[in-house]
Amino acid sequence: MSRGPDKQFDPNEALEKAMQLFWAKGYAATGMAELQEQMGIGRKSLYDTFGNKRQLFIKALRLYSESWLRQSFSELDKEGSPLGNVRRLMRTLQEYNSRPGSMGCLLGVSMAQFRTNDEEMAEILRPHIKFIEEAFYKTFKRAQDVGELDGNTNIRDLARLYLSIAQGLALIGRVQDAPPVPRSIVNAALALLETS
Amino acid sequence: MSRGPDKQFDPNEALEKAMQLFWAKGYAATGMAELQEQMGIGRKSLYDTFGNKRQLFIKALRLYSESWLRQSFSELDKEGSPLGNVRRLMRTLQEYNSRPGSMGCLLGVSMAQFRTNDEEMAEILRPHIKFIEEAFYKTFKRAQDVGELDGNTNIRDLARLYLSIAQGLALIGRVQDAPPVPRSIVNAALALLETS
DNA sequence: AAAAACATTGACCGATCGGTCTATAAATGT
DNA sequence: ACATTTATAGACCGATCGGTCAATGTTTTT
Repeated sequence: MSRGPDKQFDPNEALEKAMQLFWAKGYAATGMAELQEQMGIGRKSLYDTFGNKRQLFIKALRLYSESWLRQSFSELDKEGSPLGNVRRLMRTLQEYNSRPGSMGCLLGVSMAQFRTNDEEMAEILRPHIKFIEEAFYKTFKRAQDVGELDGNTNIRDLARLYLSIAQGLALIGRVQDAPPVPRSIVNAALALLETS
Repeated sequence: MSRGPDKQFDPNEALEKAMQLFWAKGYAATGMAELQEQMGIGRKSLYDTFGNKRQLFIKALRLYSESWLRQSFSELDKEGSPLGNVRRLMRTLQEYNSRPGSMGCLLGVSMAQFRTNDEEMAEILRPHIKFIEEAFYKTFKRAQDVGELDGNTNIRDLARLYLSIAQGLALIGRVQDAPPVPRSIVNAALALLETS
């Protein structure tokens, strides 16, 4: 079983480039020629390695989820005050989404491009959304267990609210590179944890 | 100064159709051929009446803002309890974004397609975002004046939080046609008005 | 009736779209 | 050495993209 020559490019690096493009411009507005160029590989290598455009996008989305999302939200799993972790995460999101040229969240960008009429894609997106909800939920649960959050608080609702806030924040950050709005959003979001 | 024949189509109706398409599929994924077909007019009439694709989109966005947005948020201006108005609006948004096939908010969909690197478009989007913020702000202000909201509440932050929640909710509704998540989001959003 | 102004239709344009294929090079197995 | 397998580069494909244009029709003004 001969194996032939190795790839001359790092598939992960190439996929990362593709992810960045989809993230910045969205699925439909990103062309294969541009992808190929930015990924720095030949046309055939692209299709052989990643499949067609849709499959490439799905792989890029998975990479986003497994790198950016998981990394960002791992902040919530740290030792110490659960609510403290939430505050730190939200401030990080605030900072990122205030930066000029910020691209928001690839997941949110994708929700705007696809709908339930494309069931396959919707089905792919949902687990990633759920991941964010669960990350908040588990942290709020721990906060309740530790007594940082009132036991009467509906933490399922609260987790979903935070999911929504995070997505809204990311969206707004794409067209507004001034800090005040993101700061307000996070301020108000965190304020509602204070006296619960 | 002769005037020639009248248009055989209603420009407003045609623009409404264009708006629906952009709303459902986003800017880049919507083609001129499809637009022309759905609008039910000839190619030349389209360009003569609405300009190129980008100009058509901008007009569709303005129509969206002046019809849907203004209409939805006029709920906040009604007589009676300001916070009651907010609750009614949010429940309406919840209901809409739970419906199977819901398309979210054209404004949010557009934020996902354009960024600050397209300054002209970003500049066009921002006032519409601001409109939502101001609608909430004015209502919260009235709520404070009436004593429904604590005078210490930072209502600027709160308005921006609600803007963010509304956008997040609309985004999530596009890929999730089950009611629980939108219900949770609005439940939690309204809960934070209770004991302020 | 003639002419000017406008609308409509659909053919048409170059460019780009996503995707394929051929030819060549490079590495491996026997 | 030779065959096999795989990667690379880039020409190439039909289809569709956004956009234009010429031909014709229709209404109004003079």
